[in-house]
Amino acid sequence: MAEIHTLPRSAGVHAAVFPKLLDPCDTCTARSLTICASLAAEDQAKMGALVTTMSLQPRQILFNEGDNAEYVYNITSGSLSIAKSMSDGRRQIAGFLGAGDFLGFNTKSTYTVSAEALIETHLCRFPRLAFRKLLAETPCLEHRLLAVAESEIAAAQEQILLLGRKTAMERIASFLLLQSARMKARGMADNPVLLPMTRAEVGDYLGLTIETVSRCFTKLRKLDVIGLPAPDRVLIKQAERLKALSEAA
Amino acid sequence: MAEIHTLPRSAGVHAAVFPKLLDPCDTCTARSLTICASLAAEDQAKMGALVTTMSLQPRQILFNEGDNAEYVYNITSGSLSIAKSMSDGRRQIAGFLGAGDFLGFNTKSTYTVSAEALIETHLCRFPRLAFRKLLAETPCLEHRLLAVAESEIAAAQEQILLLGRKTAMERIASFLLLQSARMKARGMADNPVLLPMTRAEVGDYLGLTIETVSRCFTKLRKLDVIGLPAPDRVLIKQAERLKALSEAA
DNA sequence: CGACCCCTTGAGGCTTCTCAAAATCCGTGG
DNA sequence: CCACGGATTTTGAGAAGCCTCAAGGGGTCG
Repeated sequence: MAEIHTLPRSAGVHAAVFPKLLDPCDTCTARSLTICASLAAEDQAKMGALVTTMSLQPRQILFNEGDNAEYVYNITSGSLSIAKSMSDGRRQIAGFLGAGDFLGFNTKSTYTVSAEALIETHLCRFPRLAFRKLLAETPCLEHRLLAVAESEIAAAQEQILLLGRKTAMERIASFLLLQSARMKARGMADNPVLLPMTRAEVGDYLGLTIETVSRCFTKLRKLDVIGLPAPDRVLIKQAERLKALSEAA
Repeated sequence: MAEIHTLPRSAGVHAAVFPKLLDPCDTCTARSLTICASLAAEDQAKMGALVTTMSLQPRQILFNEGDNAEYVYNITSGSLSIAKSMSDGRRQIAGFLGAGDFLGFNTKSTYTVSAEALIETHLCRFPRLAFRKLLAETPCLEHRLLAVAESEIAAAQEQILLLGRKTAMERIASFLLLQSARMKARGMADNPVLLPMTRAEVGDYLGLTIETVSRCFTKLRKLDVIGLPAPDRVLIKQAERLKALSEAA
């Protein structure tokens, strides 16, 4: 089971638990920021008791599609996948999440996807209903969450284009460029792209089989567009050609 | 061009323009509802001047991917598609929107998708920046928008599963059931499913060609699972079998 | 009545999947 | 340090599903 323990109440709970959500947000007026800050102060002790941290081992499942949505989570470190499955076992990964990302927020009472750790992952959890209550009282948090939701929608639309219209090679090229950009956005080195997931997970994300994923990697290596120093490391040798391949006819 | 005219200022602007967004929402506390109502009263005259209504003819484009995002829109009647395109012309429709749906809200300054009318469509538009300002001051509106965004994310995840893992027949069956459910949710008859879009648009939505879409319809008709009284009307004869076909191996 | 658009049907080809086996990686233990 | 076993990745051959190209129907509107 996941390790779970309560945070020390004295800590700056908001900042520690939801770092990304409390970044400055451009829709926050001075007034709503004040409301946010004051709520943080007055409810901090109560929140501290509700917030817990936990860790997951690789392949450990955080929750399944259809489970009762009791908690919302914020990832402190590590990486996990968001997926939907069909009754015969076919699986589609809808996205990969990393440090700072948020999951489990639903208007519905059950999760619409399942979440599984790719590598060792640490996260904070918060009872969903209490979080919704906090949300209703904290406009700046809601602004932030709305901005996150909007960017998730844009990312989902990009994946829909990828899955609906791109060839296997275009999907792989797009995926490598996306992973590289995401690492850069997190302040990490963007060139030797690290893939914390297996070929099976890449395939389930891109709507391909592991064999097709592997064949595309091999082909890109033979074209000298990428290098494969290790199965989970991809060196981008010719970014321009990779970009061209990501939308070539 | 689209017909555009300003609403009479005396009208109940909020209710007329954003009917769906101002439905009762369960995250609204009494306090935030009060704020919302009071803002509506004091800013109503100003808003009336900013809100305009417009209509689109079939195939008319509302905005393109990459256009400067000047307005947000709410559909009064009709139907339109949200799509992304590739440089060689391949197109992927990310969703169909109908009466009550909302589009154009972005944190980015440009639209991430293009929007095109399927049939004659009437909508209200509102300057995006003014809407964002209103949003920052109106928690209940934001609650509502967040709920909408969450359900859009769930719908996108469902489409990602469809595009990544389902066969052509499963996609068509899923699509028919989805359209039926959406019509029912809008209080319309759910059985003779109306398809306000062409085969090309169904194909671009499901990641298939028009020929494959047509062949699947024909096959379902020969199996006596559906009837096709007209190209744009689908009678579901055996809902259970259709459901089985939507996730058959 | 004819032109146009959309839908349907057919034949063949290509990309990707399936099934199978070999190669590589990695942790464990001698 | 090296050998072993299991998991993962890579490679190969053949099959299947969907796409491409092409032609034929059906409806609508001028």
